[in-house]
Amino acid sequence: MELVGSNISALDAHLGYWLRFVSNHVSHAFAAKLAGRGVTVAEWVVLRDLHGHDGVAPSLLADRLGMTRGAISKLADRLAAKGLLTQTADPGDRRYRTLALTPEGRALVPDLSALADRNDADFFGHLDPAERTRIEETLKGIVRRMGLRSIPVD
Amino acid sequence: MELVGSNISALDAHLGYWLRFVSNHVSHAFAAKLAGRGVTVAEWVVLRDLHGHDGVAPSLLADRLGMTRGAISKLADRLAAKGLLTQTADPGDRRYRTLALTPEGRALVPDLSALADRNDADFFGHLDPAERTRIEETLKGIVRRMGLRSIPVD
DNA sequence: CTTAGGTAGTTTCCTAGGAAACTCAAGGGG
DNA sequence: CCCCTTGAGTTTCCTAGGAAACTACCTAAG
Repeated sequence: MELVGSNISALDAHLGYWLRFVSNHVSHAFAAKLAGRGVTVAEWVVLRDLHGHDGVAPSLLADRLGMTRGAISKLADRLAAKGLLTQTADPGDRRYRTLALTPEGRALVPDLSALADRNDADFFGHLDPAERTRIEETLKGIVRRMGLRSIPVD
Repeated sequence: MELVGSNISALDAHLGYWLRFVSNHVSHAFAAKLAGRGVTVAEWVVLRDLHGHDGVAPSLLADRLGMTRGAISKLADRLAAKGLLTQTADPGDRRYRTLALTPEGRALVPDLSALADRNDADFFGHLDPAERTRIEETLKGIVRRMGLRSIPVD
């Protein structure tokens, strides 16, 4: 750049700008698809997580998703109100709760997963597989390098 | 995948997942840097936009940033309260407002821009320039292909 | 046995933004 | 000249999540 009198780089000179640009649109498009099923992105992430490891403590979920325990508490209440998960108290130690999918919640996951597949194909389906893999590896490299942990929600 | 009895693809099989993963961390890290200057990411985007085209109508800003006019209205109020911009009514047509940076607001931009540069370097500085360019071009291609418009804020 | 400390989860308060109703103000049709 | 429509901006109400105070309850020290 080196413009005399200006040391302000263009917004779009940052790779983070383009990453955020595309990522926001991918995420919003996915949110719109999920809205048709009455579910938010955060709710989807919880359902998907519980589908993998059923019977999870709220605080563990909070860790994995990079959310506060308070947020998980409210999120779990919403999902319970929709009949998609149950919150049961541990009979041994009553401080502990266990979140698990209801049959309805479990049944919903494949449907939502198909939406996720379709959303990804909408944005990235046209990419040359080699290019796609290269980008994925680069991103995973950044995750590893920076020690990033939390599953994206917001 | 083709697992018998399961048609649920892994979360991390989606490129959108990795994009969001990295993008969220980039954005949060930047938000943390900006917080040290008492500014949010949305505020930074407005300041940066006004630095380029000073004297902008709120509704135009709303269009460019993909936000509602209501959100811009409140955002402009916050920035005005911090003394970083002014909202002046058009004397000809009193429905119109014009947003412009104050000297303080203008002076702040280079400082914040340096934070943006540093943040990008933190995450992407180690990349081979060719790889960096390739990813940027691929992302720009998606923006073009899908007709995406709004500058990322959230 | 009692009490202090630590831990899981909840609740309250706050902020940011979207949706939609509302307020002005300009301009056009009768 | 007087509505009446249209458009810019604001305001109200609502939702989601973070911060931090709070509750409940287990455990270990004395």
